[in-house]
Amino acid sequence: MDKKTFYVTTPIYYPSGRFHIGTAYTTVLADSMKRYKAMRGYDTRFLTGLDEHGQKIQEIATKRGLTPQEHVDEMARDAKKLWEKMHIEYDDFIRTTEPRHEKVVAKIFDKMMDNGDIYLGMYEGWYCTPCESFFTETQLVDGKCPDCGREVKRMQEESYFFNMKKYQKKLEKFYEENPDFILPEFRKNEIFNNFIKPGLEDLCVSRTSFDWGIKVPKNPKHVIYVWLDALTNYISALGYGSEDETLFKKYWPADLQIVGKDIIRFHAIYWPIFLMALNLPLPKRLFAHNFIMMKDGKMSKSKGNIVYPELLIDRYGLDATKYFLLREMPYAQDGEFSPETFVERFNSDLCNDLGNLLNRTIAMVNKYFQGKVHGYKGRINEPDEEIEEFARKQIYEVEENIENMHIANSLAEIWNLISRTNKYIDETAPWVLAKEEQKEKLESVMYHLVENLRKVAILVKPFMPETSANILKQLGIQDEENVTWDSLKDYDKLKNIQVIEKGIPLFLRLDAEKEIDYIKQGMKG
RNA sequence: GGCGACGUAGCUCAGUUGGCUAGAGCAUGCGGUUCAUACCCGCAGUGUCAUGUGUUCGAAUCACAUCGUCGCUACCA
Repeated sequence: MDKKTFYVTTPIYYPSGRFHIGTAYTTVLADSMKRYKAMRGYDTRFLTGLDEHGQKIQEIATKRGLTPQEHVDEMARDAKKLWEKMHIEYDDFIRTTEPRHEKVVAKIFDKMMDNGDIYLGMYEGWYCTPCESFFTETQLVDGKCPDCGREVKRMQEESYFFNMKKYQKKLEKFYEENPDFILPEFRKNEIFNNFIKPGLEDLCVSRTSFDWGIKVPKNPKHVIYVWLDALTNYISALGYGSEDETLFKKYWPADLQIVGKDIIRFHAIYWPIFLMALNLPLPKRLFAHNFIMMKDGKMSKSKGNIVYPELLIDRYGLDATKYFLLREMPYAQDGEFSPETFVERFNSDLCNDLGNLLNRTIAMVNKYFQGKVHGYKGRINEPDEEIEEFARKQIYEVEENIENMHIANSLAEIWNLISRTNKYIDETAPWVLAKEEQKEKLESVMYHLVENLRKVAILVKPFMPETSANILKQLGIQDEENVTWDSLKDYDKLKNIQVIEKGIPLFLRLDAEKEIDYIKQGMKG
């Protein structure tokens, strides 16, 4: 029997500059979801990539004295290098300048023309001659060009348009039938009230003012414009419209499309409509995450407050960085990065709670039982039953939260289990049991500690795979049947455990003042 | 202007269908413990749950209004 499939995508990022922790967050989130679903038995596919066309790329390349292709080639190398550094397990990396993509976009454009979805018309807008760009009424600043502040002229340009109005009803119906297509829920209202309800406007899908893009097949002075080009990546990467559609047939529709809140509109309106026009099924879920903000607002070059992932990864490790990003981004609100909270989370969550729990457990197993735990002894100690039930409940909570994209909460629930386990040590006071030579009870305590840590390691694995492996290795749990997600439901299956002789700290406590200063310096540079 | 969200302990936030004396983490104070990365555990706190009115036996949770903060309001991605 075929496994159920899970297809997750990130946006294709616009390679205009180095990726900061915001882009890293999106990618880490998608990567975590892929890993989670893989552990749950799904046949997964994870797509990311770059959106390499457009006027801005052309400008940036020119400024750098490169051809656009040279520029994006370099950016693609950097992006892949970063994802490699972050152990991002994407299955495919699509670039919109690849022939496999360009061919499909051209084909789709033709098809839409033939079906009457695309027509030739006039695009009207405010044009700034020195900047060579069009602006809408609302983009103007005091009626002047928002970029250079000079006068703008009313101008017309021959353009192809996509007939959105044609699909108005169908889109409305889709949202009525799928009210939870977009998460968080309120984003749907935002889109619905602002755009759909007042009536859709046709979308301009070509430009003649620059040429760094895919040419309109039958009219090559036009370049196919951004969104029709960019959005198509999600299916062109699966081979849609190519001679081999195996992947497309297997994985489409996407199960989860992750986007930043800034590009919801395009994914919530145009993308579904394009798919309708192609007679293809719509994705099952669109998740719009928020932004990582700094104390003084959004990250920007002019503010000099950009945090690049390398700064954190190189000094504090990949898992710690990922943990922070996932833990600090609330479900429906912006998250905030500050050196202070980063160090705080590192020290208190990772070192004190998790790291120390592993360390003290290993130390006790060594001290009392020469590093051995033979097997489950039952619920001998008074808190045993409660802690077993607690673990069971937390597993359920974690699953629920992940399914609903409440990732920060799911981590919080894992940490509740960690805290409860630390408390268990105080309740059972193993050092007293040792003194009183209550071997059975003592062994049961050790078993419960090792078992809970095993569960923690599995729960944490989608988000922090290295840490997970590290915990399991130190505990001496290597057999495959005890590291699967399914094995979380077991409590009594461990046998003949031999932990490492001397625990190796998972995370080394940071000197707060020093590290806060270090990160601050890094942000400036 | 229109639409939408948020405003809960010093700080960051949980509080799915209204119901036990309103929670967690961090920070603060005190106590306990020693297996452990001066860690962990317990206790104590302070809160007019933005403000006002209403619905209800009962509201942080629903309705209306007010104040404050923020987001979206169509072709830069």
